[in-house]
Amino acid sequence: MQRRGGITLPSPFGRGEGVRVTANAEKTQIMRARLRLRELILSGEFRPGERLAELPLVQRLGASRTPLRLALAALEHEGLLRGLKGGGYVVREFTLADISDAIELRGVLEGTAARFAAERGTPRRELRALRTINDAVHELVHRTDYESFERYVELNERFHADLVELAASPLVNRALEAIVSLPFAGASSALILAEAELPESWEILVIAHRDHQSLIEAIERRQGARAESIAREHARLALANLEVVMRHTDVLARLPGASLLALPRDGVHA
Amino acid sequence: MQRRGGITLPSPFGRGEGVRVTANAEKTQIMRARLRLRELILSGEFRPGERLAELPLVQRLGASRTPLRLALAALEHEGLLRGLKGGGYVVREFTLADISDAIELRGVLEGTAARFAAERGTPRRELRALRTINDAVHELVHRTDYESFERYVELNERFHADLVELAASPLVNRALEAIVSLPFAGASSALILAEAELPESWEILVIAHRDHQSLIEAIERRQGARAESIAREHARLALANLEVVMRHTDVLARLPGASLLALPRDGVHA
DNA sequence: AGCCGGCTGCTTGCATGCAAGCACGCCCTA
DNA sequence: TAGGGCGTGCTTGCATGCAAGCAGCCGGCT
Repeated sequence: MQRRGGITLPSPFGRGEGVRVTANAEKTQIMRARLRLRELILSGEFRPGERLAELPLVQRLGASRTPLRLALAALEHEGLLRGLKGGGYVVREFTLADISDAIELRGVLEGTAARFAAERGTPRRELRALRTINDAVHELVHRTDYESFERYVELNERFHADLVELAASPLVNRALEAIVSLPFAGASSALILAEAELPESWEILVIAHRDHQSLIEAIERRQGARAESIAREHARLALANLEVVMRHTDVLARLPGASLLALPRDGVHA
Repeated sequence: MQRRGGITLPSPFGRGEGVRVTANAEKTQIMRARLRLRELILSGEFRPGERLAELPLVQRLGASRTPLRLALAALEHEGLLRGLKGGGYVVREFTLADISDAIELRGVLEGTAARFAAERGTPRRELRALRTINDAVHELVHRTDYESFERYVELNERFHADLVELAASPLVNRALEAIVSLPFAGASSALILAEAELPESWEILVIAHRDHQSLIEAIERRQGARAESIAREHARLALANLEVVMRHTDVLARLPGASLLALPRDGVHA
């Protein structure tokens, strides 16, 4: 069909190369199929449990079966798909327990990153960079317009990315990437944006900001245990966040990946 | 070349299905290539940094390029290979820092599993099973013959596997699988067996046994923090283990994956 | 009438041919 | 003699054809 440059860019495992996957992507058919397919899945194009046959996808994505298979395999590793023992893949379903575990685990891993940063000592320069980001956030916390929210989300992501960078541990990095790529666990982007419409919980942002401050302080003073527990508790804000959003099914329904959520029949798991 | 049954059996992400990958494997060319290739890499057939071209491997493994590519991709996700941005893969190298991080991270994750088990409550039945394993270990701790060591290793693996099972958290499970598949992080098998020849450190086994006992007790009494910290410290035994083994380069050289180790020029990192 | 067995179409696994990039080296030129 | 440009071969990315399994159905046999 098309002919394009070779050049792969396989995937995760950030060694030195920061590899924000979204950056260099779109080069190979594999990447294209992978990103587009993920988009389709998260947008609710397929029901959880639905089998993804190759041929329909070939037609839909314009790539041939070979790169498509690679993309499917990648998405399985990512955790969005589940492979059947007889061959083929189905869309995974996520329960509230899954998400809650993911968030907790994210806290554990970010906590470890923070602890490493504290224990191993972090150059003043890096800490200043973190503080700069956080100061910028401070300006935004009390604003309620949508643009400020977008900017907040961006800064927040930068903060977290830089934080795990401080741990200087490729493995922690990798484990975290595997977690935050799951539907609601990379809560930063999706959940917080949703809040733009739900001022009832904006105070969470104030708390988050404070957490970040304390975190920097703890790392600076090389208080590893403190840094770890702050980061853990900080992650749990995402859970609180999720609970707020879950009470507004209209907002929830618009979040990417919402369709993969296994909704409890009635009564939200307290 | 050959014709064989289709039937995939893609891979990780233990949902409910315990999927000891080694069990059902060997069915598809992909799996065959993947396992064989991993074996080759760990046995030191390729130097770290060496590029793995497809065609030579095709010849060597007997599978054609298509399944081989899938296998390579899987091994990249596993962390044994690193993808080049221009395409192709190279064998990864592991520094002592990598391994030490991996072990620490394993402790963090097993600690989380133990905490979950404690916090969420674990049926008496499961605890009894754990205790049974550990009692069997008790018999072996003081024996020094090789068979006892093998049996010990097996029981130890069962214990750890059952423990993470108790957490009932697919995500924790998956994260752990990603860690223990790395060369020296799944310390149980390789390192401990090496010790069979290094009685100077057999007392580590005594400590490990005690850790397991305490762990069970903590979970039973629902002491989450205690369980977590025991599991963490327990993992650090593997580090001590590694240090012992590292002092005996002859034993070290026979361990799978030893060739992937980036040896410090001189002076072991204290 | 019910059950079992073979057939048919669909789906995935696998092999291979082809094209594009890239790196190396050679040759030509200044 | 040194430098640069072009060609050639190697390597990967991609597409597609073919075979084997599996499920569902229909027909025949009991």
